[in-house]
Amino acid sequence: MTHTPSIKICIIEDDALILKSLQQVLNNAEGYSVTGTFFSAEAALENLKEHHPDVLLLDIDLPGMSGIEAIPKLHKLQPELNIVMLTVHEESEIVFSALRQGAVGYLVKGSNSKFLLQGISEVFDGGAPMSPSIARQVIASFTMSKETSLSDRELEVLQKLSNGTNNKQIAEDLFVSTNTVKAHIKNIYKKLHVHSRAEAVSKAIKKGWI
Amino acid sequence: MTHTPSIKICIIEDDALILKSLQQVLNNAEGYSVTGTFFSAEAALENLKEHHPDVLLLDIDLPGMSGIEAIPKLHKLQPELNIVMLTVHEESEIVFSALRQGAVGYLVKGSNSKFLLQGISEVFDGGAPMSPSIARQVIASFTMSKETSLSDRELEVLQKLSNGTNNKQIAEDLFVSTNTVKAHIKNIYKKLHVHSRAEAVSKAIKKGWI
DNA sequence: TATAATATCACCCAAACGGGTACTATCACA
DNA sequence: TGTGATAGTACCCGTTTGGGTGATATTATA
Repeated sequence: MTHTPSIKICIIEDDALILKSLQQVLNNAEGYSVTGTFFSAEAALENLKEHHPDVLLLDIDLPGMSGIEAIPKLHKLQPELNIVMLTVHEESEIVFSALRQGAVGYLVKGSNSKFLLQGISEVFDGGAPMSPSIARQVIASFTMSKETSLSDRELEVLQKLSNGTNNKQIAEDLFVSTNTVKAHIKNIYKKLHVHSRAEAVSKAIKKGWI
Repeated sequence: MTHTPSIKICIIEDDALILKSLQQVLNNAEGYSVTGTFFSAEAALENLKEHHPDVLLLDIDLPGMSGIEAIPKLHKLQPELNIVMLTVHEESEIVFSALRQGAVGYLVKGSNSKFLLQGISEVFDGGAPMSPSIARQVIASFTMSKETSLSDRELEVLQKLSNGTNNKQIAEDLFVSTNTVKAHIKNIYKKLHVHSRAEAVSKAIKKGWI
């Protein structure tokens, strides 16, 4: 019997050899226990809740529903579940979209077992295991681009637009006339090639300007 | 003389003792060389280009312009510069906004020199050094939350709103009357507690719904 | 079975918006 | 010196929007 409660792990992996190997490593290590294994996302979605895992290792390349597609469905089933992707090679675009779907990290299959255990512990402790290059891409995507053709005043107005502020209120906030506000908005529309507040706000947020 | 070119490092740090210590560690290590040091962001902005650093270590708490404010200005000066923040304690909100401004990682002052050198190398090699808890927060912020109280139809309408589509066009796209579209929009407003298209779009995008 | 949520449609009205034109004034840059 | 970008102001006009109230049908869930 273990002294500290083990991290309960489920694994979705269609390759029986890899699954076996993962299972062996995890069950032989102190503090980790595999409570369930599945060969497909479909199977996991049906029975996962019975195994109440802390961490789920999820293969990306699965027959039927892909690992990435499965993420939102698994989260719906068990919202607080920490999903860690398993990949063969570290292809950034795929890993990236997995993270976007809600995975908290990923592990490369075949890396040594120390890495595996460390990664799982990191996830359990609230971390997010990933390689340096993926980490950088994540940071970059979340950074604001700042390359805008808008003037400071226009950005200020745009910010107000995103709060749903109307022209009259913006005018009061900026101590100018509503006509001035309208003029700024018209210029914003010209620069962004849009024709409404909603579209301007959408574009600006997606570009990270506001 | 060194055999491989050293990583050129500049440091902005107002505390002379810490600066000295950093400088010593880096200059004594193989493959790292400090090419410039500054006591303030203002000083760095004037002279940084002469030292063409690969990596810049930037203190967050600086007299005058803060390290975070300095990031965009430094990037304007040298767009490809890798900026790494130096912090005393790891306060997530501050680190977080530094990353948002364009820093690629951070190092905790006083952690052992192995960590420092490793972090700098990681940055130089395209990585992003940060602690597990910050990594998780970054991942989380960039993940779509998907927890929405909106119906599928309402999300569909919201998507159209973000494109700047007007009610008439939305009605045509969805094969319903403009009255129906208006009804959906009213319901969206009620659920999101907003009063305009722009505000609804802003909220939805920031929550990752569209 | 009843109640809530969703989706559909209708009418009204005041307020807000988008687009057009036109006029200053400042500041930087060529 | 003048040309462009930014900021501020003004007026007009037709269209769109937001908010109100009310109604029907379907589906899901308690």
